[in-house]
Amino acid sequence: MLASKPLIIRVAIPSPLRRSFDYLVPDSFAESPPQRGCRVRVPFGKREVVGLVIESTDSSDFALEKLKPISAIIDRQPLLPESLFKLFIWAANYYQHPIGDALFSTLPVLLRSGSELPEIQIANWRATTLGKGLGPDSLKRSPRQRALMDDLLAESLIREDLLLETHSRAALKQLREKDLIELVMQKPEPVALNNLLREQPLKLHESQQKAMDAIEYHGFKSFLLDGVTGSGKTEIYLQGIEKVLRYGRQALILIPEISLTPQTEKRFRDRFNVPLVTLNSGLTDKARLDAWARAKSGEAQIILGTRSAIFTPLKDPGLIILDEEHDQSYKQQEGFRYSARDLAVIRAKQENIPIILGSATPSLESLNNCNQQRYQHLVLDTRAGKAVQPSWALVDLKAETLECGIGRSTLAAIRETISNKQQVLVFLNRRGFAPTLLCHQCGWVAECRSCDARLTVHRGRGRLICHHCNYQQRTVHQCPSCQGRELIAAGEGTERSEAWLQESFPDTPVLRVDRDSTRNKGAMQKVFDTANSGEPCILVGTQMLAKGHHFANITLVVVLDADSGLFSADFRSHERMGQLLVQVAGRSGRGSAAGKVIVQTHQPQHPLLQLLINEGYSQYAKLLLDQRQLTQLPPYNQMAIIRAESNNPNSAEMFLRAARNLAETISPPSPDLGYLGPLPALMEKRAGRFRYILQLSGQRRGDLQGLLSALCPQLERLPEARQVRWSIDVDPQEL
DNA sequence: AGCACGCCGACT
DNA sequence: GTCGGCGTGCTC
Repeated sequence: MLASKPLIIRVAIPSPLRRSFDYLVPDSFAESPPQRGCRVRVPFGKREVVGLVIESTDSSDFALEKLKPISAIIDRQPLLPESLFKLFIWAANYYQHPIGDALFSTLPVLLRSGSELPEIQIANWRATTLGKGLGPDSLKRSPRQRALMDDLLAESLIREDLLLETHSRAALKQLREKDLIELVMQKPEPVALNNLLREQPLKLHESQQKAMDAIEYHGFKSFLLDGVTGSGKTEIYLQGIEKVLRYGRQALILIPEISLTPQTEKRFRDRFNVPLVTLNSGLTDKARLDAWARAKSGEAQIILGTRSAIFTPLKDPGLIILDEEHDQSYKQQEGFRYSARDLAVIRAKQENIPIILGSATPSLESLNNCNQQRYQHLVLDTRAGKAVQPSWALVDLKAETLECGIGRSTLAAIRETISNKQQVLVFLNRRGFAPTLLCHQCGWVAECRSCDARLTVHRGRGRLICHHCNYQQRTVHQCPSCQGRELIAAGEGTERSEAWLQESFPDTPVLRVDRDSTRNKGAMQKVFDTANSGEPCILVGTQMLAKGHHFANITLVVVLDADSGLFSADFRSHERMGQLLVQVAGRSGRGSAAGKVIVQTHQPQHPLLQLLINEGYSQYAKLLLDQRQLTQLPPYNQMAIIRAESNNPNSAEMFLRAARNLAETISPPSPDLGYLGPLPALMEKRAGRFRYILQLSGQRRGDLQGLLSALCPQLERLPEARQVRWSIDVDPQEL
């Protein structure tokens, strides 16, 4: 007999190390060795950790005698389907992130710590023999129990979740204690095809129908569903989902982080009679594990979630939908810096299924993909129902008398709208009372000690707060520099606008919506209730208001300050400004009345503003794309940024200098591959750390990828790396 | 990231 | 004398 070769597995370990670790599979496990995608328990340094098997092999680059044996096998079946496993490996390579951390940071915590994957069973209730013999006059003193009992006597078996829609858990418990009913656990069964819908689909208008007809459901294809607010994108999503449900497949729907999931979830639950799970940050560990397992088992047929839901395992995927595809929250901004939008397309390709990206204001990347024939562009050009597109008006702030940032003519327009019994939305992307506190005598301004930023005045709380590091102090009434007592809160925030508007309209409710006002639970709901009552009111708020909420009676939208978006060092700022203005404008005129949008600016002649309001977003985006091509910026080139920060003012910059030297020895600068930096970040000092960036751009994706793959391991070993925290950001959203 | 080792300062 | 500060090194 030949000595058999050792059985070795490569394991991904949750750690920031950019490599996998090899382990021996001892003879005791040799009969059923762990497969790729299964979790194992392994000794790692001085501790024991949970790892995921990447592959089996019979050799190792590591000295064989130093290999340790695994201590236990957790999963007998792979935790991750092969297609999803491949997506992780692709993403870890593409985003230059350690595979172990990529896998484990996106997994439900309970699976990370080694919990068993729960088996999916459906809870049902039925009457016991004792219960069936129950006389009609019994339970007279307990009408709730009687009603529940009657339902159960009418059917042989009823699903618990359906029962709980009309009955209480208490009634169930009480009947069970009397041995009148019993619990029956069953394996999930697919919902009958003739029972998929709870409500009839809406009739599609012509351009919806055209889009609907264009979508193909067999095989991979990307569609960009481009339609203004109210053009009926959701109905297309719903009918697309219906199609794949009829093939017995699952639908994965991604939505941005800020938009309230409950509303979206309700739309889907109202339409479909199939099991649906939601994955968002608000879930408990147990609930998240449960939702994950139900998606994996195929029991859940609709999976709704935010960014990280792109990593949900699916048994039989049929369609991916990603709503508001331009939204920035799809890009993770720390750690594993993936783009759920881009990964969704990769995943659809690997699963060989269609993907629908939807937006009223598509990203330049997606529009470019349409131009390159990579996506099919589906345009919805009519608003559903009677509503018409809002009209725009620019207000020249140079010519206006301003009070608290609101011009006279703007105020008059608000007054008119209110007297017409309609609602107003005032948008200002700055929370707090005023962005600056300054001394009238000596010019001192209140600055954050840890950031290159000014402290924001929060008058309600009597505090000065840094919006970048959350440093807080009590507000001051005397200048610390000259002891003067004339301190001025300069500039406008939502808190001040709210106060001023309330003063100007004492009989009208003024409701503020920003991170401060909605901190306590239920505050947001209160605002919605008031707004949805249709009574005249004024909503004042930040971005939070711009995202997808439905207010039927808003006919005037006011943008207090469009100028901040016009001048910024970030190459995406114009794209974002256009998207934000159009999204805010979309809140108006949703009912039958036409909406109006007033944009206050010091630059009413600015060609970009003019283009946006006169020609619309698609022409605006076209121009921005042309500019990106001329300046060779994404999507016309590939970009990656190495970020570094340190407590010491020089370390980060020195590290990036060393990084650039290394990079240039691997790939010398050329027309195809350029370097910029190290440069200080847009806010050099933040939370007490000094931040720098090194920008790498390449004509071809492959060149840049090759460089990063060669560079990364060397960066880890750089002595300068000791004193800094650094990371690589591929396809950065922010500079 | 953890976790240990190791070598210098102010304490019961 | 030692408790503990965080620099340095290692993890199959």
